[in-house]
Amino acid sequence: MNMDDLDLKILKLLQENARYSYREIAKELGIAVGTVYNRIKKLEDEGVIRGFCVDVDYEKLGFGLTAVIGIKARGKDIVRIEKEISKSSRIMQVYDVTGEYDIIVVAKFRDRADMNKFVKWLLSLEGVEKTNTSVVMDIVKEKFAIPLLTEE
Amino acid sequence: MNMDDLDLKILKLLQENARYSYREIAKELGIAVGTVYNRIKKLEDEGVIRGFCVDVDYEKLGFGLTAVIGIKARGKDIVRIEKEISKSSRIMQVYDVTGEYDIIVVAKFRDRADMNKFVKWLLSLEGVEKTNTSVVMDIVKEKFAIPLLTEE
DNA sequence: CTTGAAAAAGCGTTAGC
DNA sequence: GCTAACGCTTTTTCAAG
Repeated sequence: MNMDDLDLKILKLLQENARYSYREIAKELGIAVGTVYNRIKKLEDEGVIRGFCVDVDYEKLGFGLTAVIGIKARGKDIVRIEKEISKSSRIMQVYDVTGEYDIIVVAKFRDRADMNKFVKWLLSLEGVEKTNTSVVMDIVKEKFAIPLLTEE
Repeated sequence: MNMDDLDLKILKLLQENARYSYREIAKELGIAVGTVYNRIKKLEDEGVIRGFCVDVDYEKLGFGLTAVIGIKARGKDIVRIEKEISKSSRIMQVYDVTGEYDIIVVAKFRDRADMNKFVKWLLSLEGVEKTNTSVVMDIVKEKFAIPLLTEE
């Protein structure tokens, strides 16, 4: 990947607000509109930019309960279970991990009943041995952002 | 929150691609451009839409290592530790949780050395009693999307 | 209150440098 | 990397539902 400083500056601005116009970005960075256009297009073509998304308030949408669920499963069933779980629209992240658990899931639920139903369903899946649910009391930070390349 | 069906349809489209033009959305839904504009503006003003973000490929940006870290800490130090951790641009999520750990963190690192340095730093913080790192081997799903309101 | 047509201001995209 | 230009898009206004 040959990303330079300009690409990064553009990404940073887009991350701040993906709806900034090319002209606004150009003005901010003191470069031409066409250049911004070409750079963003290149970043999309290369797959560095995968897409543009909305950042919504889940609480206001009625999904105010977040949980992190660790799952221990039978080796040969793990991939199938992961795929199964991923289908649910309440599931934000599914990670295949090493360590105490085999799968870690981050999910958003309407309420405890909604969460409970999901966990019970999880436990009913063939190969799931054990689950451990950590209910989120406070979302201190929740944003996929581009890390600084120069951080200690 | 008085969200109706139209608001949800608009949100769904924006979630698919936040750069859809109002015109495209209007055409897709068979309504006027002005209506789409007004609805999105309302959703932003109400805070349902918090912003628009870029979805980037962290691997291509050089942050191919994801980890989920559980932290056990002394009660009175938890909030301070959470704030401290949140400052790092490598940290995507910081959750204050109930259960086995007090804090759960999702982070992106350059490599194992980068991760190790972070975990060592974590352990050096006043009040941190124990950490448990699950290294992500495969990202099966990783997207904050709007849950279907009608899911079993 | 919400809707949507129309007009003005602003924007994406292209081609050539 | 820049400029210029065309056609399309956003945003405002405003009259009607």
